[in-house]
Amino acid sequence: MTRLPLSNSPAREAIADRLNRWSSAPFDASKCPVRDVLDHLGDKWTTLILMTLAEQPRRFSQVQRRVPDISKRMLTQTLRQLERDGLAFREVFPTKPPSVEYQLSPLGESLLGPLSQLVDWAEAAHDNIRQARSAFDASN
Amino acid sequence: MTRLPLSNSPAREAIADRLNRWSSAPFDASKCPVRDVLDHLGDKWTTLILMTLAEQPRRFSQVQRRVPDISKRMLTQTLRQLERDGLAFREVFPTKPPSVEYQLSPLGESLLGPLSQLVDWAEAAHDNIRQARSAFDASN
DNA sequence: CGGTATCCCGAGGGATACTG
DNA sequence: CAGTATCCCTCGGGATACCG
Repeated sequence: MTRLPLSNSPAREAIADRLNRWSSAPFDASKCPVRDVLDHLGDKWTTLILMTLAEQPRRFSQVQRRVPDISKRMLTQTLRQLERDGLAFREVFPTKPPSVEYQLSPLGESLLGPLSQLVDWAEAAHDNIRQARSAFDASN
Repeated sequence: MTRLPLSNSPAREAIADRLNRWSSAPFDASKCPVRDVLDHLGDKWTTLILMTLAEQPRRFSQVQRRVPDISKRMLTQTLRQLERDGLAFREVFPTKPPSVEYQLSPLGESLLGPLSQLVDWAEAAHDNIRQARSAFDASN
């Protein structure tokens, strides 16, 4: 059977090029940005925390109030990740009791553009995806 | 102390608006596209599989050869997710033995743009992040 | 070839209690 | 206020073997 030629969108080519580039070298996980960088975005709370810090710099408990379901444990852990990756700054004020403020770094802000695009897509595609799931589950 | 005003980039505002919109309703996980849609992108293999299918339609074992580390089990599972979400089509050809081809749906292709942006960012930010990690770990 | 079916382990992450 | 310290349990995902 004959097959329709692929639409050659720029995005498709960009993606394909990148995969080729990665594959040309023997695959080294430590060299793969997707694994090394984007994995954290898949963590349960990272994106939400990034979004709250995108609104404005916030103190620990302010973030927690903005994302009510998170535990202190996971909030600390997620913020530490962001700080370690240089996406957010942590500043301690010597008040009593101490207050700590978190804010996005320039690098963290530079992520907001791409992230916003992806979230836009997620919202736009949400209905389609839910319908597709229903149809798939119905036909088992 | 006084604090610098925030740069009000479009992305920042878009992100902040969206978070506000989500928060206005009592948070319903089933209504949250980030949780419902983007979670799968955080799965270990989803993005890589999407990229291989972005190159061209492929048969099961072709995908596996392109992503050598994946097991048949996880490949099946990931492809099923994509199919269920309507991001990819699965077509069975009645050859002997049977051959099955997967290709991105239009919806799946529409994800390539945003995804490409994010991967661009990941590659561009990779060095910065690695340096930030080293510095953070050094100062313990 | 293109999958399922099991078994199993380690990490992600929740609950709770304690601390400087 | 802003965390640590434990305990515990689910579940993502690897290894292996089998099937139409």
